[in-house]
Amino acid sequence: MTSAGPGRPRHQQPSRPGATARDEILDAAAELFTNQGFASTSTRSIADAVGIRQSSLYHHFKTKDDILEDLLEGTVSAGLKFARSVAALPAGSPGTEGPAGSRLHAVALYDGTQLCSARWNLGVLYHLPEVRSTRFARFLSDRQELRRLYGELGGSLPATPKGTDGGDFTFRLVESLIYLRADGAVGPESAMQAADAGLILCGLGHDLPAIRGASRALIDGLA
Amino acid sequence: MTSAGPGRPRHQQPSRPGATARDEILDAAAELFTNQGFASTSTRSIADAVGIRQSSLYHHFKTKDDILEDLLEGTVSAGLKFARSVAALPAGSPGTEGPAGSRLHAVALYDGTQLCSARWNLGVLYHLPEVRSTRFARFLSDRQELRRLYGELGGSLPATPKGTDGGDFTFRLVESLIYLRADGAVGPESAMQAADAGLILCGLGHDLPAIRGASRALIDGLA
DNA sequence: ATTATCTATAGATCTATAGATAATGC
DNA sequence: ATTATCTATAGATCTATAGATAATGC
Repeated sequence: MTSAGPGRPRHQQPSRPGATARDEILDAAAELFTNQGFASTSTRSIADAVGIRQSSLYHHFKTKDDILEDLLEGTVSAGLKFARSVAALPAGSPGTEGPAGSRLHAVALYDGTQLCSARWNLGVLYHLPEVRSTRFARFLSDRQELRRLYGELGGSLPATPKGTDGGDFTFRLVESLIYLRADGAVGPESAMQAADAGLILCGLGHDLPAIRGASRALIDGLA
Repeated sequence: MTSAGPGRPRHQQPSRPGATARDEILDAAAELFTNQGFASTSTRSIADAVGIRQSSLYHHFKTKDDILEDLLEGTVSAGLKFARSVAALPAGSPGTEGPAGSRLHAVALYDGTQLCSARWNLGVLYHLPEVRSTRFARFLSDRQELRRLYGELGGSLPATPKGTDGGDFTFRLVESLIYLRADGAVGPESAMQAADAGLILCGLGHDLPAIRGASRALIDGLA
């Protein structure tokens, strides 16, 4: 029984992961939204997937939009937190700083790994026209801040060829993992390749072996 | 009056580009699909935007899906045709062949320019879950063939660092222009920058000035 | 008393079809 | 006769709310 508190017991045993009914709803919605789209997924089909009645969803979420908001927020919060920590490290903090570009690489690798290995490929929802509304302002501004941090970390590198914004290209390459995954083409090395490619575009391809090591150390140290 | 043939005349003068009523419908649908999403756009709102009744759409299209199919096909056909022509050029055809990488650069620049400058940013529809169905098999296989041609053109380059598929990275960078545009961040140089970045990832950054010139020549010669 | 479910339903859609009507071309 | 529009509507949804019911904790 997943219901922690009081209330009428569920008719069926849940086949969904999640400690609470709310988590089961989020998991079912994530599966359906990523596979069928947000607007094409009815609240009834979410409820069916969980094993409850359609109207019971509204005990846990005020509207269908609220479910999407929760899911989106969950995909960006950890990556943003990590990027903030990395960007806030003092310039020469001993033991954590490596060669130039290690920070950007670490952010890209962390973010990319999350996009590739999260239970559902929720990134496909990032660019839904429905999401570009004030309704999802918090998610949008979080994702924008993450993007800005990529740009900041890339912009501080002296090697970047002028005219190209290596930080933003890195962000775009990491984000492209979403669609690589949607095509079934991500492997265990995909996130690392995207991060490496970003650093090459920053003019640091010659130093990749050292950067990779320092990037790993940063991730192990902070995450 | 845009109606070329017989039939009851339209009640309003059209404010949409397009030689025929069908074209006006496609234009209105493109605007609404890109701004509000496919499933969230009703056939009624398309009809309203054109100035006809909802049911009149069905004289021109059998289903709502058919409208989307037409739009998607229109975004990929020219780019695919160009890429096929480029890939089919004989190895040393005089006057058209330039330095290694020119072909991949030309395909990326042509494709990216189209994505940036098309009247509506229909690329945002490429990754809709709704589109991953046999219903849109033709569009999907066309887009896949285009991607394969990027890979083929990139794979024939000797300079690419091993482990990275420069052709596919180029495809992904070009496709990321869709989301750059959705964020209002494309400029006249964006397509060129994406193509350049792809070539850098193929290990040809040192030769970019010459590649750009040959790429332009290829586009002017074939398109 | 609180929590979580249920049944039932209001009210608003949405897609697609049937069949009438008006204009043109033959 | 053909084409393009219209009116009207069937039938199937879909989201969210109202209020009943059952289980638990105090």
